[in-house]
Amino acid sequence: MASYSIGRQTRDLLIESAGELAARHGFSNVSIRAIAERAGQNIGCIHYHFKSKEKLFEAVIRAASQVFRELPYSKVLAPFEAQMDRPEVQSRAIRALVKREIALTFDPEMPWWHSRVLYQVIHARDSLMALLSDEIVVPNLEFIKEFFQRIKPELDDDQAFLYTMLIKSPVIFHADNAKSILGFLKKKKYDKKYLKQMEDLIVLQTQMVLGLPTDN
Amino acid sequence: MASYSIGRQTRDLLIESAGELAARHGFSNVSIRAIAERAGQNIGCIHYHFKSKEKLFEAVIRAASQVFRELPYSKVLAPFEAQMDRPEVQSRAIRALVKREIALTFDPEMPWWHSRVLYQVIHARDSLMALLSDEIVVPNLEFIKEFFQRIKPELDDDQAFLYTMLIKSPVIFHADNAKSILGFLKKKKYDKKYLKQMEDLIVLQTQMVLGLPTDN
DNA sequence: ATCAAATTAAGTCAAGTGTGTAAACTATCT
DNA sequence: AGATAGTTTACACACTTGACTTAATTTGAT
Repeated sequence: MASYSIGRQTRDLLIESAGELAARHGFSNVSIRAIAERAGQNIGCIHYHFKSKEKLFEAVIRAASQVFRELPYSKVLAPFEAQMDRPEVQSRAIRALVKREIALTFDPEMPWWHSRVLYQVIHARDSLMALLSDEIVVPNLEFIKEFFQRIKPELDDDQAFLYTMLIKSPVIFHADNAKSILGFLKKKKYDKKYLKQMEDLIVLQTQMVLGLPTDN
Repeated sequence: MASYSIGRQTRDLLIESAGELAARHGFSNVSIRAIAERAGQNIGCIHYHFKSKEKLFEAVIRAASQVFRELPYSKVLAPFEAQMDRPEVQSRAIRALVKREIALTFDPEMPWWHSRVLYQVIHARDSLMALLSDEIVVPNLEFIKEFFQRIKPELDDDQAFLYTMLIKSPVIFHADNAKSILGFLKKKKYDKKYLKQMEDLIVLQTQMVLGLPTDN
């Protein structure tokens, strides 16, 4: 029972074009004209598939946030939960967190615009943010906050959040300003070695400041 | 030699209005009409003072980057240079760097839009970026890279840059996503205590990972 | 052949764009 | 007070852009 598969294809094509353009220029700077042109599709086509520009952007965000939906922090730490009271396990858990952060953000298999689009939404904090906030951002941040507080019970909420940001922000910053940074580093892309250095440094810092054994 | 002072006042007013709007909505989303309206000035007034929209934005960026121009890393570290070979001095130098970063970014005396505008320029990397890059960004990054390499000579350029980013990115991230973060933390603004915690944590991490004595 | 799904071209209408200019107004100096 | 240079106003110009609609056409499975 074959069905119309072309429709799905152009739909995905439109989402991808919209995502790339939004990542580069920001949602509010992208017109459906430009999206259609980039996709080699017609303007009306967009309205056929998505009804409105807003709905198209919602689809873009859903696509970009899928991996984060599939791999929340809770899932990353699940294998360690049983022995989480042991410092060595806590150390390895931290490395797993950092690995996940870097992998999801810089995975070359992933369309490059995914992370950029998400950070833009977080940054702008407009109506589209609600899509992410309740489902992804808040639960993840709550979970990781409690993780740090289990390791170091004297941490208040602010401090636990700071620990999280010390892990996340270098990664986000590298993704968000890739062009400028790569230009300064005279690189074409973040190579494996560089990403590994980033991971090691973030992990090492976090482990040390928490008084955990360093695992590398 | 008294001179016309009103002109200067409205000029500054226009820069401020343009800066606030650009910080909120992005340069490309701000029209001179909106700027004039916000300033309670006339549209033509902008062209009298700045000739063009582009030139106005250049003035905005110059205003926003002035403090960074006035206080480059080299100046912050100057007091320590004489004894920079001593680890305790290196430790204190790092704290000075972090203090400077946080102070310039979150100083309540400063117009709130300064940092936001600058990060937007860096992010977008358009023609306006050249204004900052050559004069501020590159020299500062070069300088601090060498600072880290003096402390730990085995660091290659990439690693030294990573150390810098581990200091800068949490601060930048907090500034750039202030609305979302404050919303999550249920705060109105980053209070002194929170900023101090941020400082201590960044300093401590950096000192530890460099094998320096912790100063607090 | 049929019919719905998918796509296209052309166009609507409203809102907004940056820029230029001529006239009016103000502060300063002689 | 008058001249001059600096400053502000109001408005017109020519043009682009926006999201969205409509009606016609092509495509693909049955």
